[in-house]
Amino acid sequence: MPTIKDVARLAGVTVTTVSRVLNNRGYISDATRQKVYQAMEELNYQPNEIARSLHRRQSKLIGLIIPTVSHPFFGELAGFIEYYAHLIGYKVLICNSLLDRKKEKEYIEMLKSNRVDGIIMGSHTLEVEEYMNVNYPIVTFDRRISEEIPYISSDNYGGGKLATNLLIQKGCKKIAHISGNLQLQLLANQRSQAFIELSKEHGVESVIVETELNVFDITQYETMIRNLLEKHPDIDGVFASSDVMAAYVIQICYLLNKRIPEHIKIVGYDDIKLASLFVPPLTTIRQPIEEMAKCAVELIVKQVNEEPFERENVFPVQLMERLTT
Amino acid sequence: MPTIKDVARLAGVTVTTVSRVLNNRGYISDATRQKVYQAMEELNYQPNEIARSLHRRQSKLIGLIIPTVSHPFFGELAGFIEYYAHLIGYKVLICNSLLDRKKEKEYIEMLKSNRVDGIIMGSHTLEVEEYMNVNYPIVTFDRRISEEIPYISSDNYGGGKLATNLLIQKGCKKIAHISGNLQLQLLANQRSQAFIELSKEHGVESVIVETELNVFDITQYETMIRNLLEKHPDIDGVFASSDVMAAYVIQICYLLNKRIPEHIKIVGYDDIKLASLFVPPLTTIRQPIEEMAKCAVELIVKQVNEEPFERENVFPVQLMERLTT
DNA sequence: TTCAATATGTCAATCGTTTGACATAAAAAA
DNA sequence: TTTTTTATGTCAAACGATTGACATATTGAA
Repeated sequence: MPTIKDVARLAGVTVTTVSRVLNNRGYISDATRQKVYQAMEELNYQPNEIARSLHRRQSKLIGLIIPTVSHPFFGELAGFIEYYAHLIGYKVLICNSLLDRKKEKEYIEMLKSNRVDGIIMGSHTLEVEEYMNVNYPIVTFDRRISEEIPYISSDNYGGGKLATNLLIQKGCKKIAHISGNLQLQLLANQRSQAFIELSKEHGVESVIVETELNVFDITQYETMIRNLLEKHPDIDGVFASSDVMAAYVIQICYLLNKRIPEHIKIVGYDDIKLASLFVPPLTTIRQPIEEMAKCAVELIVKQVNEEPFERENVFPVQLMERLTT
Repeated sequence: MPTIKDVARLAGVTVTTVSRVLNNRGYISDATRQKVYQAMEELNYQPNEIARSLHRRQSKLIGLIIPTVSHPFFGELAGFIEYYAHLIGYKVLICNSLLDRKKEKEYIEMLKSNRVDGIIMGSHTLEVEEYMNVNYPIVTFDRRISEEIPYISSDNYGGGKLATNLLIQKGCKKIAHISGNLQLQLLANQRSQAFIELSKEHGVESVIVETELNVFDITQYETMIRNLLEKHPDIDGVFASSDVMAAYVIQICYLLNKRIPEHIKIVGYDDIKLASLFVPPLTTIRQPIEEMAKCAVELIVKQVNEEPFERENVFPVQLMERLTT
């Protein structure tokens, strides 16, 4: 690979001059500028970003740790994060923790070793203290870690409220909630909170099932939901904590010959792209994924530039009523 | 951030010694090793991977260019690629081209500038020559570029054949195929080829509609499929070139009150995780995504290490018969 | 005692780029 | 003509690590 020296030699100038045209600093005549460009062209020269990063002590990299990019919600989130990062010259290193503590820790170390400019954490299996030691520009999704670390979330409580209220208002008598893992102290737990409070408040019978830590074991989802619906055949409303879980519910209702929304109503959470393509199209609570992603990138950049930033970034949700309710 | 010098100073040794324990080279007594580890611990030292990369002229980075990670197929692919890359100490830079020629070109340049060790291309909007100039370890998904560049694909022709045959064998009289964009010279076009040949061979009436380049405009998909089914109400079988497209078909059939599989049968392609959760569960052609991802990573590594590798990596597909046929 | 193995140090170059300090020369402006 | 501006060059340090060549000292074994 050609270096700046090769370019200088070919253009008949010094590396200082080449660097000057490369970085638009100091005086440069059009003639030399052209010579230099031509030499770069001829050699197919690409400045070595690694060397640049080393020197300016900035990698223009953002680390993204999520459970897995193959989960539709995180896939969409990652897509938008990369989009907005790219707009301002940042690159994204992607890390799938699979909600494995060891992996998550490893990834944090790895990202620090690689001197990423900031870390966006969408996976949280570790204790608060472990994150506090990270001592790095961080943005968190759905988890409050400390007074300094900014976080992003949707209005989880509001979302839970919208979903639960809808089921009750539509006349459900016994409603179920399928929550994420409640041990991970996520703000998403507020969805469950809202569910519990509202169902109690309205005197509606309710059950909650909690998913295991390993969210990606398909068969487990299935048996869990199946058990739930078979044990409580009178459930006529389900609030699932994600659209993917809602898909499982729809599927199992279909297999159990429960008609949606006549026999049972279903509300999801996230509003992933495919939600509107389910049959029937899924009623769900929309998180503004794109705006949240944009915000995450901005929060990293602001920290890098030492600009002031908001610590709490809670985004409004929206009820997308479709045909499962 | 502490450097190797700080560690050396604190441990009371030279940087050479620290480097020796860091890289396990030469003679080191247990005592010094411990001192050094302790100093690293105390300073919370992380070797600067950027400096290391610069020196060894290897970034341990793989660039991944795909249309978008938010598409379920590519999300799953990306997830596995990152998984296998991580296993052998590689990191993944994701790039969503959105099938935009300019972006794709930019990303290739960017990845080269960042001296990634190899590029996995799952997005192909450029001409063959443009890739030939890349002159870099590359692996390609679903596209044959030159004699040197290895590619990975599923047995597209076989898959198209399985899908079409199934529809015909199930008694469909008029079948439709929704293809990807045929201008991009992808191997996926062989799915359409198979469809055309088999329907002709069996004397079954057939229509093909082709999606536009911008695969991510939702409304466009919808109107296209709607038009197809309204213009040809006698279509009783559809082979969609991806599961996501199949989801649209199912959805529209649902809206048009066409019963699946009684009135119309549907076959998808990919077997994304959600496919089995569709209602009805989608019959589809399974690509072995995980194996393909693993292969992609291996092909990069082999090129980096200058080991011999296969140029053609065509993976068998499998008919997953579920309830839409 | 002598030799080899073990353990550490010294020094400096290297990876590719940026940048500051300073020198010099030509062109343009006063 | 003199001064200022513009254009380029020279040189060397710095970013943070690795590594090779070589020196020196301490062990332990032969």
